[in-house]
Amino acid sequence: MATIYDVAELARVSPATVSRVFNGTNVSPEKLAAVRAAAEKLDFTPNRAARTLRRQSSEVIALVIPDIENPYFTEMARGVEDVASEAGYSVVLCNSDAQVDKESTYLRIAIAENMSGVIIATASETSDLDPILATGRPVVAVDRGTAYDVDGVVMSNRAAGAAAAQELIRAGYRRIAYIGGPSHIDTAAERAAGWQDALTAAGRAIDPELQRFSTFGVEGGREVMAELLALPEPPDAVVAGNNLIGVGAIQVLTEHGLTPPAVGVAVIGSLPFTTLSPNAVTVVRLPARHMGVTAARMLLERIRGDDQPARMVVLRGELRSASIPR
Amino acid sequence: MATIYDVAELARVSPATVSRVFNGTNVSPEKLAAVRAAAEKLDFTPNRAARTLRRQSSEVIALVIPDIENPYFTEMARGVEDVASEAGYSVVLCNSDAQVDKESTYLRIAIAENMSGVIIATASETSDLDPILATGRPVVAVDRGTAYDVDGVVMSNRAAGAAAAQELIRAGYRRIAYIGGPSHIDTAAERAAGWQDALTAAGRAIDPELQRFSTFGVEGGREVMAELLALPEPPDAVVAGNNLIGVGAIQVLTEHGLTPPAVGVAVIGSLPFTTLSPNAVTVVRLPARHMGVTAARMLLERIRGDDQPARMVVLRGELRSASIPR
DNA sequence: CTGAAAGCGCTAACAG
DNA sequence: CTGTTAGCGCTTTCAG
Repeated sequence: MATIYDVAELARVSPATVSRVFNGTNVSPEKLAAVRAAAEKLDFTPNRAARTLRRQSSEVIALVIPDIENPYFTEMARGVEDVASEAGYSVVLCNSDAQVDKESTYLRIAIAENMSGVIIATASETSDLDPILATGRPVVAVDRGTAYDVDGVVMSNRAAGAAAAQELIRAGYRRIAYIGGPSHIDTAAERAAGWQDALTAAGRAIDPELQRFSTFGVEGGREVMAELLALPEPPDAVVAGNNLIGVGAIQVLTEHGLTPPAVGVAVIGSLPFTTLSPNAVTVVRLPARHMGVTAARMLLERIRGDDQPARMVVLRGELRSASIPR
Repeated sequence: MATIYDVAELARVSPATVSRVFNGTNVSPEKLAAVRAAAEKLDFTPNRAARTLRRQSSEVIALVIPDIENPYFTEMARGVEDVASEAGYSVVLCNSDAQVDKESTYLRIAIAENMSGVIIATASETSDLDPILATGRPVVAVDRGTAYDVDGVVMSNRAAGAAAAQELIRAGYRRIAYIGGPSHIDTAAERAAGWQDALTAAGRAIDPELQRFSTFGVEGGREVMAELLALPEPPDAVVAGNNLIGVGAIQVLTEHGLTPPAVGVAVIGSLPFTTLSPNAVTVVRLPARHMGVTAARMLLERIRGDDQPARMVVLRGELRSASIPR
């Protein structure tokens, strides 16, 4: 690969001038043209490794998420990548599997690579952001808030839970259950609270039997749905706390011949590739892509030196009601 | 951040010795211990940007795919990332959107960043790998073959198409249709050929009416499935050429009260989050993860200097038959 | 086995 | 506006 020195020689200028051309500083029109021509001729592209070493910052950001295979994070990742690449930044994909130690390893690498910033959906409340923050690099938290004083993009989980439950009430269902993720995860607890809000507002009693916490996965949804159906007085509708729980619950319902809307289902999160007719299930669409886009934009602002106090953006889910009400 | 010099000073050795410790070269036990202790104390991590500049190669690989939101590529990406991170490599995610120019931009960046290799599902037959190959960096092609002399990991599309059709025949279906992606895409044509193979082998005639090409998307699957159902003599089963077509077809069937297995469905590709019971549909599971894993391993071998002639690995799909035969 | 020293390619003072 | 120069932190000969 050609270097800045090769270009300088061909264009009969100093290496510094070539650098200036590629960094937008003022250079006389003639020299600029000469450098451009020389660079073109040599097919010169600035060596980013050298630039990174010198500038102590690379045009790379890290995206740390639990698992790219969760379509929610897939969609978010796509939003991040679009904004980043548009701005000339590359995105390193880091799957933490919700393990704090994996996460820390990635964060160490981000430092060692001089990456210019990090977007992270933390693995847990014990996630350690101290090392990365100590370097002064900007961090934006997505999906979950953190105890750290960093920018964040989250959604209003309580409102989403309420919207889902409200819609089922509106459709005429009487016994509406809730299946959520682990109760110690605050997004799960918030969504459950929203479900309670809606029931209470509608003058319904909260049957504790109908509020269940599980894991944020398909298996969790399956197990709990089966338990609910085995109840002496089973629910006639259910709010699923996330997309995967929703998938599991619907699978079990289908196996029991209770394909929605025979039993009402409202899912918090999209079902990107559901084989159900799109209208059979109420979905509170989470703005995953928008979340990624917003986080990436905030991060880029920080990278460019924005120094205002940490901001928290709260996005709302968007209700897509089933169009086949009961 | 601490540098190699800080560690050297504290351990009372030369910087070169510190470097040797972190690169596995021979160092006397005492010095090794001293360096380890000093590094620990200073929380030293080697600066990768500096290492990259010096070595002309970074511990980063690029993964260039059309779209991370296609679950097939999502799964593949996960396989790549797992192998790479295990080996200490990071993965840069590059969505080409099947556009050759975006792809080229990413490839340029891979060069400029001194990335050590590239895994690519090419955007088209006109993809230009010359620049990256000219640098001597290894490239592994996935999903699609290329005209270049590089390692490749593909799957046997024809066999997958045949397996899908065979299974429907075995289950007793009589009129088996095929809905594929655009006929000019060779993976789509191959799968259709496999469907024909199976029908012919079973002594069935090929009704041209039942072979349809569309787009590789949910909408395409919906449209064509609706057309097929409107036929005077509709099919009683269908092979879907990829996961998204399968989703669309099943949606339409469900809407018509023909939930599988009332009409037989075999899908080439997984339905990661299907809300159907897992047993209602035959799936030829494509080894997307394995493909990613294999490609990453091959790439790492090349990065480590493996110099044998280019290899092509052909993976087979794995049949998961519906367990509720007709 | 170990240290000294020379860069990898670029940027950013600092003069001019 | 432009050139000179000194590194960024690491690896790797080359001596010893």
